[in-house]
Amino acid sequence: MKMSKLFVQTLREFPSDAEVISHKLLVRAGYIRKLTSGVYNYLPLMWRVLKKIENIVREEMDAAGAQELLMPFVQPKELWEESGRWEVYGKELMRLRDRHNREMCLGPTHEEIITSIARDGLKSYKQLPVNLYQIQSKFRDEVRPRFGLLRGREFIMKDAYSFDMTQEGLEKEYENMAKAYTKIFKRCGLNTKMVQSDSGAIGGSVSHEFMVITDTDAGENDVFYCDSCDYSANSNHAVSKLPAGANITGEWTSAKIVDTPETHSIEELCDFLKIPSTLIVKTLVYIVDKKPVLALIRGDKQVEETKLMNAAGGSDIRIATAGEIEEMMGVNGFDAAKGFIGPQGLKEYNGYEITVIADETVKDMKNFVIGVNQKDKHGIGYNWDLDVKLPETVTDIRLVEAGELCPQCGKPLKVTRGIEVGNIFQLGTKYSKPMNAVYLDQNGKTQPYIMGCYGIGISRTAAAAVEAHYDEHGIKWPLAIAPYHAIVIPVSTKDEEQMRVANDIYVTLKKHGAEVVIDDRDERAGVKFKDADLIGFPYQIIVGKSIAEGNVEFKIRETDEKTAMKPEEAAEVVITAINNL
RNA sequence: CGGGAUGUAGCGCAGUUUGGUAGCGCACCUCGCUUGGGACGAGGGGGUCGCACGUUCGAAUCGUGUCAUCCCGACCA
Repeated sequence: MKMSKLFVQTLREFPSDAEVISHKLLVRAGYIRKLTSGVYNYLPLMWRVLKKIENIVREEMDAAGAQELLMPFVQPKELWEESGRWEVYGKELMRLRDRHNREMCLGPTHEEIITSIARDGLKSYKQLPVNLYQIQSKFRDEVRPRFGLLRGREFIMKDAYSFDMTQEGLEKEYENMAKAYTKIFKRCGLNTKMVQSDSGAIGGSVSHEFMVITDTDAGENDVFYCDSCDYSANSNHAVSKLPAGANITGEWTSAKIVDTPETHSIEELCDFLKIPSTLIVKTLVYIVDKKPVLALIRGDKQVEETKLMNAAGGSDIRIATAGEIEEMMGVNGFDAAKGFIGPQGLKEYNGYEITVIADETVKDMKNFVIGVNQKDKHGIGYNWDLDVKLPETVTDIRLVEAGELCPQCGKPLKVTRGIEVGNIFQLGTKYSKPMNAVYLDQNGKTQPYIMGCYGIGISRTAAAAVEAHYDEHGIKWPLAIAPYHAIVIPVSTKDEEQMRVANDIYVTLKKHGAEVVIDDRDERAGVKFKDADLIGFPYQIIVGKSIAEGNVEFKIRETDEKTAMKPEEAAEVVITAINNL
């Protein structure tokens, strides 16, 4: 490809609306252009990168025994009603109507469709197990798209679905996919960590995410991990043991209600009572699917909202507003506000019974401090079941913090940020049962499939690769997913000798299957170098004045290391590298 | 959806306070000159100033409404 004909426009400045480096660089280097919020044009360079990632995914999925197919982007409401997700999925599901006023949606994921395909085509145990996948654009109407390709509304995803007869079969396929994923990301030049995670709206029980560790803002997930063993988990799923020695028994000898004026926060309450926060049972008010939920947790700990939501059996959670809390107090006959809430005596709100869920941290506390739903007062010296009832549900709803102890080996946990580029779920019969997707077993009995699903964000993987490989000059693509392997740069297009040598290298490389660009533009050398670095060609072969000694310069973008060598040698290095991919 | 901000040429921005018919840098076209890290000179093309209504002799500028975009919080590949 001639640079003069390559459809790319590099910019001198970063776009003003970009926040993270992958977004900034992909726009500035001419890979993508925003069409509308969260929706991007993939320009020719970007499309080459995406196709490379897709092909790696394809090769590894096929090698793992999966079969590719393609499902529709537009889906009918009826299937989503069968699975029950038309109601549950929420506003991320982009709903629309056709000319006959039939309700449809844009596919955010394809469990419903694949399940309908399976139940039509997989009637016998003899056909199982099977794993089907596709690579396709998805649409999720995110509340707040951001970070360019990392959180778009339209994005490219590989989604695979497995059908098994038994849980053991599913677990085997799950392992199979985990191995394939590890290979895929490695081939893409990415170091990923496989972490335990919550299974979220897609449902099911066991799930893991593949995280690119970044330690920048682009990593939207906190990952807790242990250096001493293999434990690692997303913060929404991480568990830990607490170091011993926290003071959880107060010195009061009897329970009473005392004045605690203006203590709206745990900190103020600690200061006023001159006690550590570990003696306080904190009560937080949440709304889970419209229902009021009180969360009780030790004063020094934070609630992990996903855990709480799961404990409450909901699919949506938010903290209650100050207004809602006051209203809730009012209808239950109290006059109190945030800071003074406690679990006793609260019956119902908004037509729902109030659920109380306690974190395990409060269970062993004694002579503690707790809100009693009276303004400027708290209960002190309280004990469970003597002064206040221990809630029926006591479970783990706590957000893990770095330094707490690994649940497996007891060593301190560390935290880092990660970009989720893939995930794997054990779905079980979550879709096959409600959608009546069954096969006949050896005994002629109908059985629902045991399903798994496995996703990879293709466009997100590309962006994550940029997050992991860049410098102040631009992108440093891993060779396997770079849009082109190399660029040949004749420093002066007017110099016949330089042009002749450059062309020879270009032709040789192409002949050996290399994807290569020749910068034939009548530009100054600086412009060509800047563009080559920004776009991120892994190899640059610079044909300049050293041609007098018969040499060219060979530059490796990853290290910016430059070596003088014969033109044939330079070509050879590139050819060897791509043959080793 | 709550809080904050911004919409002026493909990109980055000034002009709005004090109303007078739109400008700078980059990019693009032509010519000259230059050719090892985003040169220089001359000339040129491109904008219903987000949109609508209003105030006014006159609106990018003032008012009202509306749409879009971005940032901070709750969801996810």
